[in-house]
Amino acid sequence: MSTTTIPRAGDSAADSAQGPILTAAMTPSFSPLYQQIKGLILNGLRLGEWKPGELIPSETDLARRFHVSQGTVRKAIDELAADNLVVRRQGRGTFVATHAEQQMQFRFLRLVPDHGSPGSEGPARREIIECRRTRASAEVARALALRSGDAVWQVRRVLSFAGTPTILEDIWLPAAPFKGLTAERLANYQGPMYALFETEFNVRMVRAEEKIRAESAVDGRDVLLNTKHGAPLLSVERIAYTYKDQAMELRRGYYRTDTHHYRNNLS
Amino acid sequence: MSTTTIPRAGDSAADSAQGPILTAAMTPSFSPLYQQIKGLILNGLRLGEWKPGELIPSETDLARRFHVSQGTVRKAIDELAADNLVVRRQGRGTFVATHAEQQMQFRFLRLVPDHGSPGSEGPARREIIECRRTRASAEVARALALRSGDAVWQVRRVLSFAGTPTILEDIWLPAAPFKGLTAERLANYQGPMYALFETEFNVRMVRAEEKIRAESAVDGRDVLLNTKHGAPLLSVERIAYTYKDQAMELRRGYYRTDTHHYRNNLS
DNA sequence: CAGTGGTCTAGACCACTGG
DNA sequence: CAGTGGTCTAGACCACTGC
Repeated sequence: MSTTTIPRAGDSAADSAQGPILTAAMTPSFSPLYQQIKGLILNGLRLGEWKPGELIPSETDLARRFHVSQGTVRKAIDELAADNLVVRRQGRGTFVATHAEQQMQFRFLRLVPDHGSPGSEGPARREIIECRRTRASAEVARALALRSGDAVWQVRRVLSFAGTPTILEDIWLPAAPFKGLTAERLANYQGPMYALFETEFNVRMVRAEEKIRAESAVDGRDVLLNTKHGAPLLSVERIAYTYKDQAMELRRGYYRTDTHHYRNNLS
Repeated sequence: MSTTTIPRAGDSAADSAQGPILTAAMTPSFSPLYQQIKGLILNGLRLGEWKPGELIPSETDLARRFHVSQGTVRKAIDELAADNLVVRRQGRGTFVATHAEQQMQFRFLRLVPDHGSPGSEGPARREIIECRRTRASAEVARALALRSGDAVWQVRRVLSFAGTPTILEDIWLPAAPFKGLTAERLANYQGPMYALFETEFNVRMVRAEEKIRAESAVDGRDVLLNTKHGAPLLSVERIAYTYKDQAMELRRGYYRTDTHHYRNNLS
């Protein structure tokens, strides 16, 4: 590394022997060193250098690699862990977070039974109603940052808890990254859909935005969820994003809330 | 400080001259030093040593007071800041968080307009419908950790955005901490109700749990919210907690979601 | 036992704020 | 300008894991 180092805060002894590997070209705008390290590790995650569930290099390794102190790498990884992108395990190492872990099963599904804890009803039954290739409407295109008419997958499924159909979901996915998706692959997979996305399509959902409304069960949703016509349903519109903050899924969920509720903790 | 110091992780030079002020009697079970410091600062907040909006001592002051390094105090404050109990401002100091700040206005109100950002419709109109002293039902008592029949306040209010009644709330508060509450004081106060609780009753809400359901507008809620009878409403049941993790408020909100939605970010 | 993350300290310097 | 939080380093030792 022979180029000049970028301007940064709190530098003291770092430049004395050999500057950090970071250059102005790589990170055009000013930011603290640990933020840049975070960005570099994030790149590794984005590019699949370390896949979900895998071990990333130790803090000392990364410190050597980037020519910074362990404390700086530590602060970078602290933030990645706070963002749930990575999981620390004392004595073992730092792992790329995955939706396949039991711990993460209910991170994106906030509907819980009124009595009992998440999962206490046993595993949900997942039934694929439909999986077809179609063209993005203006609305779907806007949500997924596509153009109207671009190819998308449309999936419809029903989740049942304790034998009762409780959630109806319509899901739209851009066709390209999910090449080869079929109803069979969806139906045969045990576990969360996002875990399948990770292992089969190398798509890792890291965050999502939900808009929640109260609506009436119409348009056949009453039939699929076995409710009265016009019964109140919780409408949950989700846009899920990958590492690159790229929208990769639009999902419209309809939840029965007569025996379950959507939980949210404010702080 | 003549008593022995508690066992803790990673001690090296701290005990050499004079041990930290922490003793086994003060903190019976093992925990890292910075967690204990966090607990001590938390005590100060609980006991009102520093009130919402006020400046707490600098990191170096606290380090001297507790006989630990600044880095340890720093990590303690980092966690308090992550919990939104405290706000750091570079060059100025660390302040006790308050609901009166503009920044915190929408931390607990998650209903936002479909078009535009939170607050873009101008300030909400707050109308107190009712404020009466009554006795806790079994359900209210359970939520607030009281006994059935204990005295509670019951408040009912309507929030309107852009002239449209949008939120109806029924609120239950334990009578003792809110001695002297009246409809007038509630009505005359400009700003969030939780800000009034801070300044008038020394009650600071720090977190809350919400259970969200879809229901039908009945029991006069259709009238107060100017909707059709039986129209879908978002039901939001909240229990709010103070510093001591003590439940201090039960609130049942009914939100119209035809022009607004409840937003939630998952990560 | 070696290697990992976790804690703690000490000291240096930077960025920002207000008087 | 002094004082605050923010960054970075270096080194020590602890707690935990797996071989």
